[in-house]
Order: sequence, then C-alpha cells, then structure tokens
Amino acid sequence: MKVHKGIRTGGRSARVQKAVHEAVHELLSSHDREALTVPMIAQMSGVTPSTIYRRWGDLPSLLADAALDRLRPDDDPVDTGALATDLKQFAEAYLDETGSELGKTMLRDVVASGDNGTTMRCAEIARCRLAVIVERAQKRGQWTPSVDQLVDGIIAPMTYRILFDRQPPTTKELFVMVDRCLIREKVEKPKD
Amino acid sequence: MKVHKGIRTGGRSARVQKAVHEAVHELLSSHDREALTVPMIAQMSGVTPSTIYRRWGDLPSLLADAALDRLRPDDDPVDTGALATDLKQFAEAYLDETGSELGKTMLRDVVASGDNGTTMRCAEIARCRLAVIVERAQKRGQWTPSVDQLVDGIIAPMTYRILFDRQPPTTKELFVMVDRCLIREKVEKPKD
DNA sequence: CGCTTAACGCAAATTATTTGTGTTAAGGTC
DNA sequence: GACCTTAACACAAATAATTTGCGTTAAGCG
Repeated sequence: MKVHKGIRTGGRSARVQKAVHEAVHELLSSHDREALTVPMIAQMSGVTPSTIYRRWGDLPSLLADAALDRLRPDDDPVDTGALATDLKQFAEAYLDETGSELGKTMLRDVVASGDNGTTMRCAEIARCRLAVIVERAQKRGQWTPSVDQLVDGIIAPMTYRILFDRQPPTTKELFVMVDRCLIREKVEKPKD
Repeated sequence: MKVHKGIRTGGRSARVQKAVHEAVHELLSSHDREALTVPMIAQMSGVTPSTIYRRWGDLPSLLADAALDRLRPDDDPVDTGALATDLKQFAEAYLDETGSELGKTMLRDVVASGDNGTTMRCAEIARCRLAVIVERAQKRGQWTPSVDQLVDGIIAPMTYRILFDRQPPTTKELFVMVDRCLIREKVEKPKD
C-alpha cells in the first residue's frame, strides 16, 4: 500500500491556482501593491478567502508564488557565441525583470514570505539560466567561472542593491561586474 | 519663521520607543518570531496598539527598527594592522550577526518593511564599518578597494545566501570572498 | 510662560484571519 | 468503470488584528 503524500495537482485545485494567480496579476497591474488584500484577491478570483489562507498562508507568500510562476517559463538566455556577451545579455535581462519597481516588490515578497522553498525557487531561476550559459561556453572549450561564482559576482550584488540601496545598478555597472568575474578567473587560473 | 518638521525626539516619545524596543527584544528571546503580534508587544511595553500602528505602521517595520537599533552602537571593527585580516575579522563578525536564524529573520523584516529608509539604514551600518577599515588601510599608505567594491564582493554575496539560499556561507567561503576582493585589485592596479 | 501641535490613550468601527462543519471531486484500488 | 479515501474547497461563525475619531498630554519653540 503506497501511502505517499496524496497532494492533488489537477482538476479543481489547478483551476483555483490559475484563477488566483491571474487575479493577482490583474490587480497588480491596476492597483498599488500596498492596496492588495487577500479578501480582494479572493473576490476577483471567485474563491473564498479561507481557501487562500489555507493554501498559501498569507499575502506575501501568495504574491511571491504568483510572481515566480510568471518568471519561470521564460526561454533560455540568448546565445551570442561568447561567454562575456552571453552573461551581459542575461544580466541586463535579469535586471529588467527585478530592477523595476514591480520587480523590487516581487523580490520583497519572496523574502518576506519567509518560506525557504520560495526563496530557493527564486535563486534557482537565476542559477539555472547561468548554468545554461556556462555549459554552453564549456562546450565551446572555453574556460568559465563556476555558477556559484557568477551568482556571487553578479546576481548577489544586483539583488543587494535593489533590496537595500536607493537605486538598482546601471547597465554599465552590471557589465563591470561581469568583466570582474572573468578577469578574476584569469588570475586564479593563469594557465588558462 | 522656521517651520521645519517638528518631529519630537525627546521625553515621552523617547520613553515609548525605548519601552517598545525592549518589549520586542524580550519577547523575541522567549517567543518564536511567528508568534509575535503588535497587540502583544503593545501590552508588554505598556503602550496602546494604535500608538504602535501610527508610529511604525506594521509589525515587520517595527521589528526591523528594533533590530537595527541594536545592531548600531557596536564599536569600531578591531584593528589587526593589516587590511586583509581587518576585513576577515569584520566579515566573520557580520556573519555572526546576520547569519543566525535570528539574524536572518531580522534581515527579512528589514526587507519586508518596504521602507527605503530602513533598508538603507541597514546597508549603511555595514558600509560605515567598511569605510573605517578602508580609511585605516589608506592611512597606512596601503592600496584598497573602494567601499562599494567591498560591499559587492563581501556583504552582497553573504546577504544573498542568507536570504535566498539554504545555508549562509561558511567562514572559509567568506575568507575566499575577501581574498578575491584584494586579488582583484592587484589585477586592476598592477602598479600597486 | 504660554502657544502650537505632534504624539499619545481610549474606545468604537472596520477589516482581516482563523476555525468548525459539511460538501465536492482528485487520485488511487480492485 | 464503479468504489473508496481524503485533500481541497465553500460557507459561516468566531476571533483577532487594524484603522479611525476624538479628547488629552506634553515637547519644542518663541
């Protein structure tokens, strides 16, 4: 007898998730983040508040979940043929997604949700895309920094500035970060 | 006629702030973060809930404010006589403060507060201490990275891992980050 | 000393959240 | 494909948090 978990993913549950997520995005495009409430989202999605509370726990968790759901299905980063330009292209795209006022509130909610699964899911998105770029470069026989080093050198400073500083980094500053990641490697592995 | 702001800092207001901050820390040492509520803090501090709401807005903002208040008055980072060791000592101390479970919830609340003043105040704490270390080294005639570069290279990766990753960095990883900041400079300024 | 008003206390009104109970249907079994 | 088991939901009642109106206190200032 296989007990397993028994978490339900299809049918009604899927329908509820879709309706709620859509309601969040619709409300977020017309209202201020501060103005959103769980009962409001419940009404717009045709779902009972208690259902939302039981499933997502609280507002930040729901908003984070809805935001990450949108962030995910983007296709692979563009292949420019060189590691440096691949990274710069991706960094710029990622800044577009997270550096705006909406992106900032999204990152905020991800952190505020307090759920490790959600924060790690967010980190995984960037990590996966970086992994694609790295693997590509390695297939070309090119030396690359590790994904961890790229996260530390690009994603982390960008995110830190968005969340803690007055302004997100400029594209120029972003490119400097990328170049540093690559210069750095030439030092640590001078034999190339 | 000088209108100014007229914000009151002394007397009763100061007394209320002190009482509330103390109540937060006391409750935080005996209860789970999740269990804390504004009415609870209000009762323990002998203050009306509405006062807290009017002054701090919400729970995360209050907790962030109370936490940063504790974080600040620490004295200057120790002077070991060398930039590298000064930075490592500070990085380790900062990890102690923010890497624990309590430190993590503190960073969470700072971000979740959604108040730019609070997040920047948090960033300033690290930035000020780094500035002291940098200035010290420069007085010794030593070449140093800029404070911004140190934030990007040490504080940002540390904070990102604490907030988004499963584990905070180890001391060893932290030292590698510090070394990278210094190695990097030798490349960019090879004339030393 | 006296004035102005920011900051507070209190209580009522509003709104959000939790909880108890019955119903629906997803996922599995035979 | 009919038949369980129970996760996920709707609804409503109970509880708790938050906002708001208004009177009072005292901080900052001339």
